[in-house]
Amino acid sequence: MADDIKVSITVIKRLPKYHYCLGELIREKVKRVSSHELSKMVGCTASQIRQDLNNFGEFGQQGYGYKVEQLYREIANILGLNTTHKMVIVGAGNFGQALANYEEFGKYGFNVMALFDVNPKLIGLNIRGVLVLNAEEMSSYIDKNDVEIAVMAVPENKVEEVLYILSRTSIRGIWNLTPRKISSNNTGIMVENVHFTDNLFILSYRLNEESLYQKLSRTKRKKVLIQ
Amino acid sequence: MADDIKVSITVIKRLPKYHYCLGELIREKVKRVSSHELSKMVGCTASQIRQDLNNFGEFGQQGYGYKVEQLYREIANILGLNTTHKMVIVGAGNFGQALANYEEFGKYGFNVMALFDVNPKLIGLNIRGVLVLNAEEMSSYIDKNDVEIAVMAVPENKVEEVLYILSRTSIRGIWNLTPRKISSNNTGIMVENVHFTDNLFILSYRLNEESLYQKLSRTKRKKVLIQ
DNA sequence: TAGATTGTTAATCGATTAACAATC
DNA sequence: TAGATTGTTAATCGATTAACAATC
Repeated sequence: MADDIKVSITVIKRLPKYHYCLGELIREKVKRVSSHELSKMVGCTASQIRQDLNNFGEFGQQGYGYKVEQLYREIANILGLNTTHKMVIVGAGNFGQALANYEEFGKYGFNVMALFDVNPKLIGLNIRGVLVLNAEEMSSYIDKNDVEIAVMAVPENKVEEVLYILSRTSIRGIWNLTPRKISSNNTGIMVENVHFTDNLFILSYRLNEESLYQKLSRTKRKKVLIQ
Repeated sequence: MADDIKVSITVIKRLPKYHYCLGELIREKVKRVSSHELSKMVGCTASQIRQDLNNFGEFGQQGYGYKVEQLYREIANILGLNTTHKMVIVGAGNFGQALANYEEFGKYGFNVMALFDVNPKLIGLNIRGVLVLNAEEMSSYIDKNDVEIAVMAVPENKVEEVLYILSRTSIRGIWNLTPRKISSNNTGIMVENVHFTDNLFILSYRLNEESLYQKLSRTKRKKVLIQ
């Protein structure tokens, strides 16, 4: 049965955008919103929003629209933001520490329990009440505390090693912020690879676009005219 | 003419993945690759790779495949990674500092020139040879040095203010790492909004998926059976 | 009730895959 | 040459948009 209604990843990826915009509306104390209004905020069509939402249920009212707070909660619920997720950060370098300081996590139920590192200088450090623990304790800590998500923030060359350790714990998902891609093949762990620079490359592409097309048109014009 | 060959964003977003995999192949000293082999690495079809690449040119050889290094350079060129991009980081807090330490930027031609902050305790700090300067000097520094890209790493409530300042400088693109979305509407500046947590939400969705579908099927089963 | 807006079906559009002639 | 693999066209598939009856 579950398969019958499996929703496409294209749709899922839009949910955080809806969630964000609804959050903005709440901040602005707006109580109701139509698919049309929301679509202008998000930058898509009203049709698309209605189609997307109807994958999961009927959240609106004809002639009225959607109640902002209710829809916000519904989407949060779909994204699993209604429960707390226990999370650890592996690697307490610059990135790891910056993440431990990141306020948004708590807001959405991601509870940073601890950081782990091998560097003795970092072990014992207290970042906003979150401790840096010895990497050797990681396995046992995770299992003892039923930690669900691990944030990968170690140097590239440690990724394999850490992955191996994590694969034998209760960890269910890895949020990989290192440049090295992790495939979720064998481990059964869900992986989200962020690949930080991808986005910057797209920006670079856009900045470069015009001059690129001028160069391309020289070689490609031929074809364009022929067809 | 440029419009005739404008390539869809769906294609563009795949280019960094190709670029990454080709980078891996170079590391492994592989000299040639077929669309089929590359497709297995990337996780798509060979057809798609050939279609994507042919938007930009004919980079392969029939019966042979693609020269890894050449294709890597071609894609880098499309993404604008062949030139150096002058970049500043706005905000020298945890995030800004972590970014200044991030080695990948230099590798792909993104040259971090300086950080900017209002906090006197941070001004003057030297991070890997990159200085934290007074935010008041930002405008003039950017214009004087022809800085192209600004990384937005300030607290949420400073985004508007910084955006206003940047919009009157030579900055052409903003890489926005704050949770607050920036629309590129009026300024003429290209913006890439990263929205850090989106990815984490997708991971959370996946972890939550099964139990969600079980709940959904109760309400949705009706419809599925009816149709 | 009349006006508005949903949920949902049908039509369109674009993106992906399959297939194959061209050619190295 | 024979085998392999591209570049490219044609077929398929899925996602988006349009339209409208249902209904608040």
